[in-house]
Amino acid sequence: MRYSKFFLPTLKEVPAEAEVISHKLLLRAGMIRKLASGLYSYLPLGLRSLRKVEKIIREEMDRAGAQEVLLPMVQPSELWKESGRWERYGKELLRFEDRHGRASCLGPTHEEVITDIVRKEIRSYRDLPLNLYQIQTKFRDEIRPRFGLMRSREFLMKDAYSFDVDDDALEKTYQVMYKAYCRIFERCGLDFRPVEADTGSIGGHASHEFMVMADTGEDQIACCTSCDYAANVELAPVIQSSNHQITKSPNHQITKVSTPGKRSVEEVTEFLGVSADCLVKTLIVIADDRPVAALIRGDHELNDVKLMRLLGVEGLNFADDATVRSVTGAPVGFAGPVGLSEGLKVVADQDVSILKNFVTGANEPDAHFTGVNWGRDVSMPEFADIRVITEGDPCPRCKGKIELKRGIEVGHIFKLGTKYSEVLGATFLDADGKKQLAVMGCYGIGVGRTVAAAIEQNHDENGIIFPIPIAPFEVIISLINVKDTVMSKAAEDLYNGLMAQGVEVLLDDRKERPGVKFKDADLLGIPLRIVVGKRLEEKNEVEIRSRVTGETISVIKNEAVKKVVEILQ
RNA sequence: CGGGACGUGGCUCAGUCUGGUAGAGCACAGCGUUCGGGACGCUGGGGUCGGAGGUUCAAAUCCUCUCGUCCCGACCA
Repeated sequence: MRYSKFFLPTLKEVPAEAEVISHKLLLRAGMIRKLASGLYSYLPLGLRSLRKVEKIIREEMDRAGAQEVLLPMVQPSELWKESGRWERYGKELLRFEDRHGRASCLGPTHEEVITDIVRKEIRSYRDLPLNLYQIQTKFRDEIRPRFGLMRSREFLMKDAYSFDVDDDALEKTYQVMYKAYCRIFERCGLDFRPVEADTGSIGGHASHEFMVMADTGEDQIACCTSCDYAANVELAPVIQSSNHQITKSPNHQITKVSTPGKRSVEEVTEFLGVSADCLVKTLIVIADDRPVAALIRGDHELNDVKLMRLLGVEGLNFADDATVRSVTGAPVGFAGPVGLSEGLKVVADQDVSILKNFVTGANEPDAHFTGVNWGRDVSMPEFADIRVITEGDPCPRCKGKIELKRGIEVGHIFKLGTKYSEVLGATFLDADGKKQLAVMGCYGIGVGRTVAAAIEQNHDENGIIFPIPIAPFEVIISLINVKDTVMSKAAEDLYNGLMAQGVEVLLDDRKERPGVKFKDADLLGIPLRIVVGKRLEEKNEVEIRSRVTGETISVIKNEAVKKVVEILQ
């Protein structure tokens, strides 16, 4: 491709709308443009990267035995009513009526449609296993689209759905897909980690997320420093701690102390001269519609996913000031377990069960209790693991140490089981002629997000540093002086020579000054840059520079093609 | 949806507090000089100041409403 003919509008300055680095660079490098909130157009350069990721995904899906299909984006409400998700999915499901008044939606995911196909076409265990995938646009009417391609409303997703005869067969399929996912992200040149994950609204038993490691990632991952355990912090179980400095001391008297205006854990502990792990904070949350008190050690954090699971509810929010006041009798910051009304559900984290002589709010303004003890001062609540795992906690698998890292979720695989085959009636006859439910799995990859994550992980102050497999071009030739016929000829020869070798190359033949060409080349993140400049007339040499290392080598013009092909291997 | 910020040539922003004839840099067009890390000079084109009401002799500026964008929380590839 010739740069002078290529539609590639780069930006010198960062558009005001972009906050995160991938978003800024995608815009600056002329890869995407925004149409409206959460809606982006891919420009030619962006599309090239997107297509490369797609190609890798297709190859690995096909290798894993999945077959490509293409399902409709517009879907009838009837199917969604059958699965129960028309009511349950919430406002992310964009619903509308067609001209005949038929309720429809834009597909945010395709379990319903695929299961409908399978239930109509699959009769026998001989037809299974079956694994179908598509790469298609999804629409989710996100409450808050953000970060450019990271969370857009319309986005390109690879989604696969597997159907097996039983759990064992699903397990095998799941493993095959797990490996395929690893290969995909390896081939994309990304530093990633599969982590155990929550199943969320899709449902099912087991799942893994594939996280591209990046400090700017939205997800926190608990990783073991000794074994290969890694899990989303939402899910990572906490091993109950068995010892605590306070457990050996004798019981103190419960004492009400005045703590005027001291609400936060820091304020109270500093005021009373105790450490945060000797304080029990009482969080009033609204679970679905019911207030619940959650007791957590002062230095720990509530894990709302764990609490939601424990309570069996779908929604969890912190109570507002008025609710806290009516439930505890005190403003926010002074709640405690002592003397809470009988009717209020109380759940305590397991790690507060061994505490003695702890500090809590006194359920009245500007007052706390010290020396609180279980049994004597407060009846034992329900104890459970409801906190977020933290750095230094023991690994749930090997008792090694946990460290926290950040990642971007680019893929997610689930064992769905019979959740959808049951409600939609996807059955087959087994070898004994008995009707059985198909056992399903589903597997998603955010294609655009993968490109964004790659940038988030690979960039510097000058721009993108694309991994070679997903770079929009492998090589850019910076022709320093287009008016110099010798240089131009050399650049053309290189350009044609590289293309003949199947190398994807962008020839910067614009009438621009060298500085402009260098800046743009860096911004676009093309892995190799060949400079055809003054070394050509001096020594008949061109320079090959690596975008990653900045390392530059000079080679004789006629050997450049060979050298480039060699480096790209 | 709750909380916060912002809408001024294509882009980045100043001007708004304290009302008085819309500015800069970049980009764009022309000419000249330059030419290995986003050049310089001269000339030129381009803006209903997001929109609608209102206050005023006078509104980018003050008031009301509205639309849009971004950031922080719940969702998720």
